Amino acid sequence: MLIGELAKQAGCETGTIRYYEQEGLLEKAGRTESGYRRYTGRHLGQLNFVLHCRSLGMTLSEIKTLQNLQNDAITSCAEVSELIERQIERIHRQIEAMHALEAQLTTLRNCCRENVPASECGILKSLLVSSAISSPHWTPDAAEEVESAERRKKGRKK
Amino acid sequence: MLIGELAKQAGCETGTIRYYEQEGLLEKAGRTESGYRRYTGRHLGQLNFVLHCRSLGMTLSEIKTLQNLQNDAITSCAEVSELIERQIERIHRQIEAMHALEAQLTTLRNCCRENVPASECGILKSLLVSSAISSPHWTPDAAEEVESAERRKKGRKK
DNA sequence: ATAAAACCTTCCAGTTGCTGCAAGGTCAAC
DNA sequence: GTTGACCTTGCAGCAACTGGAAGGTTTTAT
Repeated sequence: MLIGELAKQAGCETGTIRYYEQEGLLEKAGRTESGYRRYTGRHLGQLNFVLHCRSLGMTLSEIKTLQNLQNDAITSCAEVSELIERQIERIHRQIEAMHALEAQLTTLRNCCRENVPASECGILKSLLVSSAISSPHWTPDAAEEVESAERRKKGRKK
Repeated sequence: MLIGELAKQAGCETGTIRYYEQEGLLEKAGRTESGYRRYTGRHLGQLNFVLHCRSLGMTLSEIKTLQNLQNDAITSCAEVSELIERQIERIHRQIEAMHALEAQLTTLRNCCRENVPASECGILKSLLVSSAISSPHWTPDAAEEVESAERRKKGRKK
């Protein structure tokens, strides 16, 4: 089959397939007389493996590692397990971070419901306040002071 | 203050600040005689706003939109709300996807505990099987057929 | 027979949000 | 006077593609 057919069967773009081949995640395809790539079921299997691993959030280099482990009968299973374990931990951390995010955003949303001008918007105000809080060193007044001090010290105005 | 001081106060890298300035998320800084950027408290406020929004998962272009809404007293608050609402929905979808992922990975992990060769690894086997399942059109036998057919006739589809 | 369409090829640029480097200028201290 | 810590610009690179240009090949419609 040609690249378009393979892409259709696997459910991805032809560009992705060429990219994977280039990155060494798929065996080089044979060519027709006119130079078109010709694929076999073996390639479809490889491609689906890569796409499936991608959908599990693995990076291409992790997938390459897995492929190498597959081809290496000597390696013990432990390395594979470890890779998966790292994925799980990573996902776990991401989920937690996202929950925190969701909570913050929900709070933010509740700051503003009415149809007031943006200048009065509780959300924007809240965002500004949070910004200020997250930098405890700064107040408008202190800023003025720093500015003046700088001007005084340099002894020039710009 | 100079860029290093601003970076320290805001808790980011100097490169990030220059990048934000370049992208129009921070007002252009003044310059000293020797060409160093000079910042004011106003810049720190802007920078913290951007960093805070980034930490909420907003893209730079969304943040730019927010800034424009801030400066535009005529705009109604509804647009701001809408933006936040989109964030929440996005996060929600991401969390759900991640939960599904976590479940899949956990299942995968449980396929293999023993110290067997990778060639016998339940995880790898499982990944291969899932790949095959996710492409219902393909079986090794069918692949052989396609191959032969191609050799016989060099046939084209569609 | 010819033209359009639907494939395919390679190469290169762009995406996002930075980070790091090279090569150089500036400034305060020892 | 020379370290060393700053700062400057500009460019390359990351991940994992996606899209486009410019062109070649094959099939199909007129």
